[in-house]
Amino acid sequence: MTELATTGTDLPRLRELNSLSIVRALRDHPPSTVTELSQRTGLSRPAVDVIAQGLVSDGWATVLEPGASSAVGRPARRYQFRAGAGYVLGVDVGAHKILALLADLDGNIVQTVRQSVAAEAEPAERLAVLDEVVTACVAGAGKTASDIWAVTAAVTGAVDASGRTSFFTPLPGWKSVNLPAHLGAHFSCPIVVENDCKLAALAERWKGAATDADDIVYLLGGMRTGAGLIIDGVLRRGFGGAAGEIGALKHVRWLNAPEHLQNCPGVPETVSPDDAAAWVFNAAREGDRAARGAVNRYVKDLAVGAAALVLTLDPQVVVFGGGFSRSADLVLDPLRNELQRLCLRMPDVRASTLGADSVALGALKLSLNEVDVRLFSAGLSAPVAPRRQ
Amino acid sequence: MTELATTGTDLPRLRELNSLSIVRALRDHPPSTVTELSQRTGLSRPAVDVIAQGLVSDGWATVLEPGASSAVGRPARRYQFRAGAGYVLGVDVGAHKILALLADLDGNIVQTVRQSVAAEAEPAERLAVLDEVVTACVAGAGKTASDIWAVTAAVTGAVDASGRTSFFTPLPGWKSVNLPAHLGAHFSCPIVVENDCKLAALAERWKGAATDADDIVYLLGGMRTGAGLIIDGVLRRGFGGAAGEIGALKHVRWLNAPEHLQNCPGVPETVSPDDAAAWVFNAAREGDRAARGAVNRYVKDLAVGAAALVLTLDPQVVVFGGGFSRSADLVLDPLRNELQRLCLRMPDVRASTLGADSVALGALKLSLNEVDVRLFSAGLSAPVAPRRQ
DNA sequence: CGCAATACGCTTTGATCTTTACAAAACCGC
DNA sequence: GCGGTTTTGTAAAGATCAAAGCGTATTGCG
Repeated sequence: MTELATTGTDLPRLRELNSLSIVRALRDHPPSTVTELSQRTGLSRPAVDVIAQGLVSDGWATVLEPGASSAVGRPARRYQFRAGAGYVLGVDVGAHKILALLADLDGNIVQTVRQSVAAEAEPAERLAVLDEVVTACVAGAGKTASDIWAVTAAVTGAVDASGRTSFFTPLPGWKSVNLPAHLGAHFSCPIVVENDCKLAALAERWKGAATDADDIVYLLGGMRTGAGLIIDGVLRRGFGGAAGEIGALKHVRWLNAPEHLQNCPGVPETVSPDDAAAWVFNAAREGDRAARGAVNRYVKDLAVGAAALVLTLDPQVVVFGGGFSRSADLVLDPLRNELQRLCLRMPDVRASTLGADSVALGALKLSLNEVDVRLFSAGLSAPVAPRRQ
Repeated sequence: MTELATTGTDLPRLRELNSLSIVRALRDHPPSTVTELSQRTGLSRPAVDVIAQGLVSDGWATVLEPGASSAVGRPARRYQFRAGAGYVLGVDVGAHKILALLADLDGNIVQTVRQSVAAEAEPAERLAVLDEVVTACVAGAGKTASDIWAVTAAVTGAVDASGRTSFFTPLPGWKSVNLPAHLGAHFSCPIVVENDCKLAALAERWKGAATDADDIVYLLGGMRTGAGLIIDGVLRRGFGGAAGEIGALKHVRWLNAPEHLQNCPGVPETVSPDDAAAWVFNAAREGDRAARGAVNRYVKDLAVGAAALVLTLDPQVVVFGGGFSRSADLVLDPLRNELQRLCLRMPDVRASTLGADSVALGALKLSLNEVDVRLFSAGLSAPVAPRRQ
């Protein structure tokens, strides 16, 4: 049974509930008149009026005095959610780069800071770059740490409940890093660390290829292969944070799938190992037989794991993302064919519409979700950054 | 974002919310005094008093006048949820038998009717037996169809949104059966049809081996192999109702796994094919080498699919159920060893504690859930059977 | 300039919960 | 048996909140 509000509701709580419903009605909408809000919430106009004024005086909303009106009648005051009341951070701690995004409570991105880092960099160096990027991002927007309401960091590898990657991570020495503690020294707000594939999945549902779906399997296709799962509209982590790690099963040949591309015969010596896959995709697009074969072998291995995910979860959509999604034109059709052969019910197979920023975008979205959860469970007293615990 | 109450709350709705929280506080508890309810809900004693009296006059609760009291002070009136206000049905439409359970709103089973049916029976015959069993179950408890608030039927095979098993089912001719329509002729309440593995999983979480877990992979081990998934405490069906059908993947050798047992050398001619597996388990328990080998090969095949599910979902618990769960003593340890070898994070592996009735029990639970959803979303006006749509 | 339409803001009314107070019913010690 | 204690039941008063109604302000149009 779902643990719904088993607690009783008194009058102040009623006011709070109605204030929250006004906030909800205010968000994701253009500035609204009291009458519009009244219709949207079902509350009476006077009730909306006093609540809206309370929201303004508490700092949750701003009021736009009427300017030139288009309709007849007295022009209405318009209320607007004050998205600038707080800000959230999303950071992608990648192997080659660190990317931080700062957004207001509406999710509008106001600052982007990116810095590259060596793949083989030690944790101390990577953390130093992370600090630089984060402080530059916050300061660059003219904000301070106290303006930040939630921080989410994306890392590779399964993230456990304590925010560490104890099982596995390709970043050198990263297993011993306590990222929540490190970031906690800079921020007093809630800090979340999550797996990069999962966050990319979240991003695709937010503003990517699967905004219409509640059941999504996201495939990260790149030099690493991974997956993120959204079930019934919620990102699923599993009991220990290791959901989606189907690649660990040897029968599913995800670990070595990219090698078909990297070791494809015919790649010139001048092409670096990191760029080999891109070269092979290009060659395949131009009809090179060896390259086409390599792509097909890659897709065939990818499809076994994808089929296992699809058969387990029966999703509406499979999104193909990651570095190889730039070559989705070559991957999607053979992937569809393989899935058709292997699965019971065929899902929609789509290419990611977000670029390499999808992970940081997903981190941003998780921060926004964190704020939402706090807001709509703890209630709104005054708009200040929530503190941990 | 979760679609929470975007709608405003007026005073009557407030009373309804508080009535619901009293109902919640009343259920899953022994008869309670007003003071206890007041503490449990946070509402004041007078408020609880008037609400409780309202619930009694509406038929949702009954009042127990004070008898002999043990404590000091004036003995309190006790209120009790009226579980007999409505009843729900859970029916297992199996290959060999049809089993119907009738329970009150607290889940207390008040009637059980079972009847065997030939595995090769045509749909018409199976439906006739189903009707007999269901009417006998309802009439046997002295109830009528209008007392039934929800009906859930369990069938084998993936169930789509319309309640049919269009993909696949081992029951002969069953694909063309429209079970919701058939049952809808007898009942006006909501009717749900669901896959048997999924319902068995629900039962294990309700009163079985995994009452403590929210993330469960249930394995049905028998002449057929199947799975049911509970994620974050909710039974997951997938977008098309085909979640958990990992057995369809050829790399996962679930389809033929039981054959290791059935075709084990050394089974006497006198043992019927249906009983071969039981014979092999017994022989293995007594040290027969061939039998032990067959069991090990069975577990090895079972474990590949189980590992795919575990790696995908990272559950807290794996429950081994189905006909073979009587021999769980032979299966669990080798299954653990294989999973340990194949998985990242090892889940708890447990044997089902429910017998062959688990599917019907799960169907009952889904009916109760259906009632709960209606109750706590539509609200409580008067206790009468909900109508479809 | 007057009229109509719309929005604003105030007042009244009704519903609900909480607090406070007091009577009723059991038990305990003397 | 009787008063004291404790807990329950109930009634009255106070507070909070939303709904309904109505007068006022502002704008556009003829």
